[in-house]
Amino acid sequence: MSALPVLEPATDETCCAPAGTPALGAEEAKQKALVFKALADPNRLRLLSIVKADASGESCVCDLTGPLDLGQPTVSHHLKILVEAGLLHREKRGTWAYYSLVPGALEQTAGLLATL
Amino acid sequence: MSALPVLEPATDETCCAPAGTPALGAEEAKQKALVFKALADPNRLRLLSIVKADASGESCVCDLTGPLDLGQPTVSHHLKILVEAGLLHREKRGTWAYYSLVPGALEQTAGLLATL
DNA sequence: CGCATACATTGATGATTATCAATGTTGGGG
DNA sequence: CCCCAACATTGATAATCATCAATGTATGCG
Repeated sequence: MSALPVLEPATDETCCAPAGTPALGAEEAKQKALVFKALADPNRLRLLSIVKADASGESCVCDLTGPLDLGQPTVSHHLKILVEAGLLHREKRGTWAYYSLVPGALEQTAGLLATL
Repeated sequence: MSALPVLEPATDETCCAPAGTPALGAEEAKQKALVFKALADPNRLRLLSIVKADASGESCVCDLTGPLDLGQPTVSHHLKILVEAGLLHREKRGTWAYYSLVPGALEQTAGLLATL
């Protein structure tokens, strides 16, 4: 597994789409599908939701294993997928790992649908 | 497989979200994940793209098996998934089956991300 | 140093899923 | 009525994925 930024950091594809987009190439489709794959699981959607709903804007793993009826390793696995998709950001402080939404990532993902 | 409308027809959940959405329930998450599951495949993204790009607004299966390097049964299978997700509409005229984007479906799906 | 806590990684297993070959179905033409 | 064309469905298979138990790693505390 390469730690590649599936969702482009700042070089937004969004603003420069060649207007008359003919269709979707095989490679682009593969990249875009990776983001939707990350969203294609109920538990991952709930993880995103919980992180987003948190007042502090970030949550540690221990806050996430409770609401979801899942073991800690499974939650870590889902979080990793969301990070690799560019949707979540991980920051380790002390013993805890804090996860937060990548700013604009959800909006950018919504934009992917418009540029199909 | 039940022929259920995953993407709600008109009774939009969107307009009535209780403002301070606490988190995402297990059942809601499951429903929303179904739509993203349909988008989580490169070939299905390309199918949507081709249908969208077509000037007439609709495409028959024979127009879709070429660009994608897939057999006809596989394409039919993917199209069925997209229809069941509420993203595509199927209309049979004569021997041909025409697929078109469900109006507003992509925008509504984008809205799902905002209401996480 | 030694131990406990918080989290990640590994390995294994059962469940989905994507794909194809073969077959079924329906509609139009001769 | 028979055949062909367009598409759908079925059944089988290989690959992917979600989950858990067990283990590894690093950090803070005494």
